[in-house]
Amino acid sequence: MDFLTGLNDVQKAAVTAADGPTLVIAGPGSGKTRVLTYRIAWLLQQGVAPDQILTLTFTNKAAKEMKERISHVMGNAANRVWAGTFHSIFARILRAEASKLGFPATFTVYDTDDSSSLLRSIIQEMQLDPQVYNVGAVRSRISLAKSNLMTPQVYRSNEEWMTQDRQQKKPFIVDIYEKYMQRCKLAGAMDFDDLLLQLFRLLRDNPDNVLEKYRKKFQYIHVDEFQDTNFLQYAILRRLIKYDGSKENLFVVGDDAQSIYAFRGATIDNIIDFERDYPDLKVYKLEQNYRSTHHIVAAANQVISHNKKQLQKTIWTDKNERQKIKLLKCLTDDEEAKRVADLILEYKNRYHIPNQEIAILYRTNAQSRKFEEYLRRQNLAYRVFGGMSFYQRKEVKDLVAYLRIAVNPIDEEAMRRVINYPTRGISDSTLQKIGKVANQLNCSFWDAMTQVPDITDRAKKSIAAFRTLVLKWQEQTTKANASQLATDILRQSGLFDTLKADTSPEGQSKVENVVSVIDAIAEFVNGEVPAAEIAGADEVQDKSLAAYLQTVTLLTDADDNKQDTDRITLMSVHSAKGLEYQCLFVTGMEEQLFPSFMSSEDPNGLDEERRLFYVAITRAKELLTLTYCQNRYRYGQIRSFPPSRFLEEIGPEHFEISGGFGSARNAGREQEVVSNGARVSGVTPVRRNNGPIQSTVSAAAQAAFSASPAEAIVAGVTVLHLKFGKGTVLSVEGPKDGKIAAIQFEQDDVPERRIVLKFAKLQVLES
DNA sequence: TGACTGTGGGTTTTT
DNA sequence: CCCACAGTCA
Repeated sequence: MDFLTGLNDVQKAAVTAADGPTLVIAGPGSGKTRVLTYRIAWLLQQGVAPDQILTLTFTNKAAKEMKERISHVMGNAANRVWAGTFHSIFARILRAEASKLGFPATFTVYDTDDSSSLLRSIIQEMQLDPQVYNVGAVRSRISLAKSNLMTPQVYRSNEEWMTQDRQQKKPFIVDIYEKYMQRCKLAGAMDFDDLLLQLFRLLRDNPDNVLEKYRKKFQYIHVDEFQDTNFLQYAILRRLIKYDGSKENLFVVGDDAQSIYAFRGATIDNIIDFERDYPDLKVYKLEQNYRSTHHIVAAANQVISHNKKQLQKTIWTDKNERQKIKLLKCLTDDEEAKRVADLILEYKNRYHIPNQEIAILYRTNAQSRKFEEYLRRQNLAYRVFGGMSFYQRKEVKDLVAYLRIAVNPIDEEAMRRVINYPTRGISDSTLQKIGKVANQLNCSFWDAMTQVPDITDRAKKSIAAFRTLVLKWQEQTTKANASQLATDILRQSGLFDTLKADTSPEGQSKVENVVSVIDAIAEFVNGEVPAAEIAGADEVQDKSLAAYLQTVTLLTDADDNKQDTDRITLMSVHSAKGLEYQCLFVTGMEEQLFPSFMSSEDPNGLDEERRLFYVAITRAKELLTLTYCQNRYRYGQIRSFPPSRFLEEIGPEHFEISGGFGSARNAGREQEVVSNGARVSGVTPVRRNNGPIQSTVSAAAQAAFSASPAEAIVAGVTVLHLKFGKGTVLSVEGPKDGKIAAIQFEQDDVPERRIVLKFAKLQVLES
């Protein structure tokens, strides 16, 4: 096979491996995608039918890239290979089999907002305290349960989970979960996790021998980024390949060191279980890194060696040394952004690097702002990934909600969203009543709409009129062309007029946005294979509005790659996985940020952060710059944290320190007590001459700090000040608006400090 | 019923 | 700092 010539021995062996379960452990930059695509190309060349090949990825982008690369080698046959994300492929199967599960084929896919909003309603209806039952927390708990294949029944009988809930003082989570499942069912809706869970149910309950059908269909299954699969995903895979007479063709590629989705249920136990479940598993290790220069690879190895739990492998490179890793120490986040922008300019001048080879990574999306500001100032073109995507904009969601109820009128969340927008005289209290009736009759919101007693005639009429409109649209879904129907809906709903009435620039861009949704639908219908629809198949492509809607929900803005322009990339470290850049900045390398404060207590969490950092630095091909700040705006306040511990895990021989005063290692040493995060309430002596704002309070204590109101500061109480530490209030005097407190701080050489309460932030510790 | 204001509370990563 | 929500006013 001539296309095999460019591969090294291990890659070649993996690509041409015989039938049977196969695991490829692939370090960063080791040609993982290459192996996967060539494997598929090789199978095709061996005469395997393309539609018997299934390839599952985590992102649409990865799937798309895979398809392109296969077709590069194999031409058109690639189009008939099933390649897509777990979610999109499964949605496709579920669409075909929905009736077997008691769902309409036009089922809605609830996105995170829909889930949250439904949960909010449920929590309210159950009269639970929304403070205690925080929607986000409840949602992720339920999601985690689903990822671990725990139905509400299983959850209820699981002592460990129930005990955890009781300890968290949230004993009713399981009841919310149960209710939530019922409501999704009544609304003909599945959330992201349901796309996996319902598929599992389908394969387990096996109505009409559907399991056999898919076992036959998918003779060769491949999984990319296997370390990111959760228990449920592995359970599905196992069900598909483990049976008598199966060739067990599960070919997975992954890297335990790059597992960064444990928080949403991914578990590298799947790799271990894979080896255990299939004793004749063939394992290949790709250890040569073709991407990065020596310093980067060596630094990455040093970092990851701090994690205990990992599969043994040695990543190496034969690339020349070239640049060391640059370390920028900055005073503020403002300066950080400025210096990054300046450095980009300098690099561009010196090395002529195109923008698309440059990326700025950060731990949290909120950090992007400052960089945007300074890139704009330097006239550098950039693109921010993550954050609000096109399909999350209000006007777009509104139109999509209309389309959703046309296709699937029982979709409760979509209905609630638009039933009174534009206003139709259907009030909030009316909606509440409908919800109540739906609950009592255990029917859908849609059905309940006609059965509400004691509402005004006006409301009744409005509801009836709206239902008629929706039914008319629904009728058209099977007759009219999807984009024509969408246009009609946009107009007849009144949405278009409402948007046009707003003549402000923002208002006009809203109009443009809804119009471009219509365009996207037209494109979808007219067969230009959109980035969204990667899953090719032997059967005719489903061009229905329902198919479009289900696809659209699974898109993120990383997917609409308008890569026609040459722009600098700004994104979170998570979304950078799988990508590579000649010139890379990893920013905000500070304790409590990277590693995140959420993970600082839990060693597993810390290991995951470390893997995340590993992923971050291994994205760089040549020029890697790490930055950190002494002071950073967070929660609207200036906070200061020591440099990230991860910086100290890289040997100084790989660094070139730039700017600031002293190395990160020194900075770290100075605050040793603080930087290992062990001391929670520790207060260390004031140290001067080290930056404008010097905190004596440990990072953890700072994170826990919350200022008390001025009234609470009275003589005798013990207070905490971020700069001076713990102290006792001696007296308070002055006018109401200018109260001055005399405070004796423990770690202080002056007898008392006079603090103007209006400006100072003090937390009362005890009174 | 809708728009506006203030307040209070939360801030990780994504299909 | 920013958002979402609650409560108030027109």
